[in-house]
Amino acid sequence: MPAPRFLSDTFCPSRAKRERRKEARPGELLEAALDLFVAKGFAATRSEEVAARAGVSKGTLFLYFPSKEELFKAVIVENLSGRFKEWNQEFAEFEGSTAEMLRYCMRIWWERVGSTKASGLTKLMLSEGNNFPELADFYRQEVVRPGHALLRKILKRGIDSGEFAPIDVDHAIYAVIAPMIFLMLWKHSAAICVDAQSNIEPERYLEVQAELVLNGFLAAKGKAS
Amino acid sequence: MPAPRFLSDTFCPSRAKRERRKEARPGELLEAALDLFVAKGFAATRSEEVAARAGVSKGTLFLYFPSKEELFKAVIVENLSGRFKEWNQEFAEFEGSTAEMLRYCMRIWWERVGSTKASGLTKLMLSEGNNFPELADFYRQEVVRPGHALLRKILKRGIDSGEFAPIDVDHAIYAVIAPMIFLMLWKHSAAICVDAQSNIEPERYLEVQAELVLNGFLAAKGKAS
Amino acid sequence: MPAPRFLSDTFCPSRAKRERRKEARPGELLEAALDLFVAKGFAATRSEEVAARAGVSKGTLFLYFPSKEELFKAVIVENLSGRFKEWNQEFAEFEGSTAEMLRYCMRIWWERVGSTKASGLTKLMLSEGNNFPELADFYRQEVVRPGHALLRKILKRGIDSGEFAPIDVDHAIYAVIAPMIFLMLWKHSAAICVDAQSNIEPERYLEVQAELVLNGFLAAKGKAS
Amino acid sequence: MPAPRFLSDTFCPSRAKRERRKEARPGELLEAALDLFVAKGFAATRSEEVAARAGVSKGTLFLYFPSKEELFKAVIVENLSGRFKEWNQEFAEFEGSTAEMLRYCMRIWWERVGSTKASGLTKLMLSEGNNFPELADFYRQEVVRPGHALLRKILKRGIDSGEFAPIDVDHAIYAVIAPMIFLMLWKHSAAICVDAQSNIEPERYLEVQAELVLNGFLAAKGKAS
DNA sequence: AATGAATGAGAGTTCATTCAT
DNA sequence: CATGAATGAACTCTCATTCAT
Repeated sequence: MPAPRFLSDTFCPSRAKRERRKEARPGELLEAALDLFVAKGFAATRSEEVAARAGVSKGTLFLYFPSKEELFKAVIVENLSGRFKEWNQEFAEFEGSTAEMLRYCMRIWWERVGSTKASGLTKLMLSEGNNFPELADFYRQEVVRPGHALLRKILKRGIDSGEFAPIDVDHAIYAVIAPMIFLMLWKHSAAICVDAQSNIEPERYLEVQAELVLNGFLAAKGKAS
Repeated sequence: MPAPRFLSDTFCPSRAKRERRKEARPGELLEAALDLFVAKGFAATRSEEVAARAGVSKGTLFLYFPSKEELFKAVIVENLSGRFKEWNQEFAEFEGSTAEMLRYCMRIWWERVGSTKASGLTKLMLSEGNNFPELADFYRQEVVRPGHALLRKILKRGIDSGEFAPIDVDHAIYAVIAPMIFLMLWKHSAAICVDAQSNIEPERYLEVQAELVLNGFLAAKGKAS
Repeated sequence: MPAPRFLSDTFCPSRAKRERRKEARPGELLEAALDLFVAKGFAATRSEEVAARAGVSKGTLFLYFPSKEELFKAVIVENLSGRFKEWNQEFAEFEGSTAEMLRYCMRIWWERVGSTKASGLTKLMLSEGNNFPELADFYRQEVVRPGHALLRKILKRGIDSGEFAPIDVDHAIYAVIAPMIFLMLWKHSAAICVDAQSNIEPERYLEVQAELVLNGFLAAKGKAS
Repeated sequence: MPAPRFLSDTFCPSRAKRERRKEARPGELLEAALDLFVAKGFAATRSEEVAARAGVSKGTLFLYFPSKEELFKAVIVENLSGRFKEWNQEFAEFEGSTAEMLRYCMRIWWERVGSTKASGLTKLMLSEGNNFPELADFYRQEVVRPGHALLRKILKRGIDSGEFAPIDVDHAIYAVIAPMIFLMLWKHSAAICVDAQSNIEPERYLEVQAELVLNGFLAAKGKAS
């Protein structure tokens, strides 16, 4: 155990706790930003609050992210768009029927996104997207587009394999997405519930919806959802 | 009684700069407010803009509505809560099966609310309700509560008449509401659509969803959505 | 008693209660203005409130008084400066010693001004005079100057008659005025009293002060107040 | 330890545009605020003016004081209430007769408060206290109450030692305060003086008043002021 | 003579962003 | 690198005064 090591840790008084892990800063800021953006919305979240929650000063925030909007984009990448690569691969390797794939997709979505703070970002974009067109563009490009692409691939797989009827994919996508969106709102917008949010079980709700849409997809005759 | 007298009483459209139109003002302001609130959200809509769009000065707005929040409440009443009396009556007088009633309800909702600017108010509350608790309370009280009550009555009618299985009404309500909410977001949040909003036909979407939920309600065994 | 008189009183429906005594309007406005100015100060009193309290519309107020400042001046004249003529005469006719005259002066001041709403106007000028120089000028001209002149005459009478020592009149005036001013503040400014205003009897206080200053004026040796 | 080092530590008056002077700011703002509040009153003083006079921008003011009211309270503390501790101690240590103590009290009050801008704050509260109840409460709590307490202690000392007659202390306090209040108004309210303020010597006036009230206090029989 | 709808300058306060240190 | 003091445009709301009717 080398003695000098202790000296370098104690001798310089300017090295306070916060300096311990410089490279961790952006991550701490992103986490603080996620929490606050989800809790209060984009416009209502003050830069200073984000910095404070991350344990740094206002100035430091702008050192890592040139503006509040760029900070938000980074939060999107960190929590949503950056994970599509992994998800795409997972589905490329999926073995089993497409119906199972779709059920898995919705279940896994709830586990990894819907039930987490990340779902607040989608709710946020739904809410404030119109006021921040650049953010909306970014979100569409980085999240909606790959998300739709993934779903489209799944549906196409079902159609190609003969499991699904030759439904209109672009249209059918929304049948899958709609319950997800509803759940995110139900989770993040107290305004739509009269009582406390006690009367929905998300997992069960998603299962039922999955069966409903699958029913539509599978039944080649009768309905085209 | 000379006939010409009636002529002189008829509406004279001449408008001076400082016109006296107390009767017309609130309506004009409410319409301008509806447009802007729906387009930009509550926080991002400036009082002065509302006034300008109604063709009056900043001060005039506050002559009719004591604050921006009260203006918003008035918009809610005008476009949503004030119309429940009529709707309730309409459903009280409805003749036909409850399944038809529910289909009618969803169709008529789209016609009178969903497809109009009024639906933007719900989207707005979903978006900004958390930042304006008083408005959220008002909305819950004046819109969500009577809306749920109406749906609950419909579902109860179906159960009581034996048409529907004895489903959990409080839960089932959300199966009906979810697609409506989705449609409102789809209409008012460009952020969730990659392309221009050309790939959904709301009426068709609602019909399909209506059949899906009815399928769940009618089947006395197997599923309780 | 001419019959037509009744007709003219009843025939025209536009002659409502408020039109009954046109010439009384300014008086009602002045009274309302006095009440409100005294209660809330000049700046904090809204023109509309004055009009409302007088039972007329905002516009009517400006019909009789071209501005809020002119209204205030009229209130001053009505309640203070316009009454000096009578007071001057009263003192010109006073018979008795100057000491008695001074005692009477202070007592009568309390009765007619100090204890009435009119004293609020002086407190108001003390308070807001600096913010409204034109009003302050007017008040000095119309109230302070004649008031001082009256007091000066009284003191001069005492000196000329040999009752009072040859005191510096301009200086001595303030010995008389100071307790009056204090009483007005005590009456109108809760801010200077810790407890409820229960511990001063104005009449007694004035009597004592009168004796104190007279003691100074009469005693030719020892003190020159 | 090299001597030059101290030189480099000494005050450097160089001032850039965006200077960092956190320590100095509150004091500068308080002084600017005192000047303006005294000159124009609370309501009529604009926040931006205070900031400008202190050489900073509007926003900076609110960096140090969360609102105009809090700024005013801070001015009160800085100039009046914060100094009672010292004054109380001074009087606790006073040696000499209570009559001398009272004379000293009035003289020293004029020196340290009455003749300074601080006296304008009392005049301001008299003026605007009614319009700003929270400020009036604060002033009563922080200034009037300790002020009265101090005077009460002095009078009680005189009574206990047998110097003063057993006067009603709560009442007698006002005999001492009245001339002080008058002087503050005379100094800050041009409205009550016809001519320029040249005809009163405050020190002399206070001395005379001190003798007058002492005359009342000392004479065990005859008068109870 | 009387109304009251309309005006618009101006108030206090917030907050993303900058930059001297 | 990091700080946090400083900025100033932007927001909601008020009210004396005007003037068409």
